[in-house]
Amino acid sequence: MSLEDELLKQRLNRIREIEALGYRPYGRRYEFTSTIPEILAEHGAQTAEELSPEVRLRVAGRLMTLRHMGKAGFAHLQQNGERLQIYVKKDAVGERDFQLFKMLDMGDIVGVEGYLFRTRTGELSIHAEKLEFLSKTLLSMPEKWHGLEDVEIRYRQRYLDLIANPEVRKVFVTRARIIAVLRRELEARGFIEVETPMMQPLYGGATARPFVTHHNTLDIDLYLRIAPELYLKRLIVGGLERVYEINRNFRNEGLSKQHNPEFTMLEFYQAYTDYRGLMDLSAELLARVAMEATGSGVVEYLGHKLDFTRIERFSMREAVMRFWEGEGCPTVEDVSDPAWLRLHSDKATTGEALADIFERHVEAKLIQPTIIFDYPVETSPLSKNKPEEPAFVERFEIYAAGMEIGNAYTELNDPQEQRRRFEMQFAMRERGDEEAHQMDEDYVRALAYAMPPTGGEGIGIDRLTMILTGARSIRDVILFPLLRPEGPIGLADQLRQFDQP
RNA sequence: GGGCGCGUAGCUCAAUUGGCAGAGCAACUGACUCUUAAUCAGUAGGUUGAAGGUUCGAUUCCUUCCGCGCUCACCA
Repeated sequence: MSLEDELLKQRLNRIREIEALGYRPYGRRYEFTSTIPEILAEHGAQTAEELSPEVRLRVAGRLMTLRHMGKAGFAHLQQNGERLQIYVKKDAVGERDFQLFKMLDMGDIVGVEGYLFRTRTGELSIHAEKLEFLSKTLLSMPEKWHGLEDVEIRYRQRYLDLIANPEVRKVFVTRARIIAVLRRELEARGFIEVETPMMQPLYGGATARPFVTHHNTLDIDLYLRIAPELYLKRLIVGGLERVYEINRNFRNEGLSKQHNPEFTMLEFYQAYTDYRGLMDLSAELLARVAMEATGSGVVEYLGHKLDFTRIERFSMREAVMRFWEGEGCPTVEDVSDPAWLRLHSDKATTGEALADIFERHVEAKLIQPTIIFDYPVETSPLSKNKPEEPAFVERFEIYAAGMEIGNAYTELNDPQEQRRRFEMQFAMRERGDEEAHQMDEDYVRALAYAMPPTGGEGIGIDRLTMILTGARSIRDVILFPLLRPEGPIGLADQLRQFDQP
């Protein structure tokens, strides 16, 4: 019999022993008086004297350490990522509860009733007077002081990661707070949250390859959305003048430290503003989110201090000049000169060449939060042209730590121009660009009912969370990142082998 | 998809030039009524990711496959 089988058998035997003592191996409702973090917050600084008269409590949690000493013992209970020690003395809990205590395994979930005290070494602890058994672990916990380090297990079995690595819990608590702050700030500005289709007959709003699925009854293929954009703007047409959506987008692309096939995007649209208005709003939102998520508008990320309180702004052409490194730094004339652009990129048009040069020479250097504005029209099929410079559009992206975290523009609301853009995209598609936009005729029809001038923006929640939590990989901010399927686990077979009616 | 690297006990990791697979934690037995990486004495635990090859002998060298990581390409 393998070690794993023996361990499982021991634990299953122990369930019967626990039952024989008169406890349920999988307990019921347990009324605790406060959570462990609450107890630590309230009493963590109190001296032994201040803990009298007795503070009586009922707490529940997972057993994370266990130290037996004959007729007494210590253990730590963990709840909501924090630990409180319990002291179990035979004289205090009685014969039956002490028998139970001796049977406990690390990872078991128990309830403890008793009073707070300080041990000889000063640690706040509960002097147990009554134990309740709440749930049995059959598998052993990760190693106690290295924690769980195997990256694959951390992602596949995130529950173990969350039990063993308290900082992981903090990342996801921060992620939740980031989203909550964004919702609150947008609501405060009159935005309403909406939900638009994830399954779409046409995909659009971004350049990416989609996932395809199928609806049986209608017998049609549908695409998992690559962006909600075109639906949100239909709502602007309909008079929902400030809308936002925080939800998943799906892009059938490669995986990397900055890319997961499903990722969370905030998109918001505001009627009667433009990209300048959104720059100001973005700066306010980001500063506020950074402050509330980390306690400061200046955030440390992988050795850099990122200042979200003053976000610099450059046009794409300025950025190419400013961040160019090495020989041949371009001049103002160069960055607008088709010959110079063609010389430094093999892209088909001057606009695509500029964007290409920007991506290769500048993007990775944008460590400080930075807004880059005025994009070439070729790369922006849904943005409005700059009136004085029709080859460019009123668009900006937000960069931080070398990553693109936001994208915004003055929305194109001229249906005739939108039709031309779709047809231009179609031509790019004919030339082999699989990611070029499809024609969405209903969207053109919506614009034909008149959409107010509008600014729209998307912010990548995962990447923003990476920066605000110090995560190197997008997988560290997504609870269950996409991995290859694991294959047979074998636990069901093991359990069946030891199942006794 | 390409390149590089990793995979050893439940967990974290060793193993010299190719020469008897090991430690700590976890587990099990026992001692211990203020410990906290508790301590002390003892016990058990391995298809070295999988399959094949070279060799007297493979954790070690070779091939293929599986999984993961890094990186490049693509993308946000």
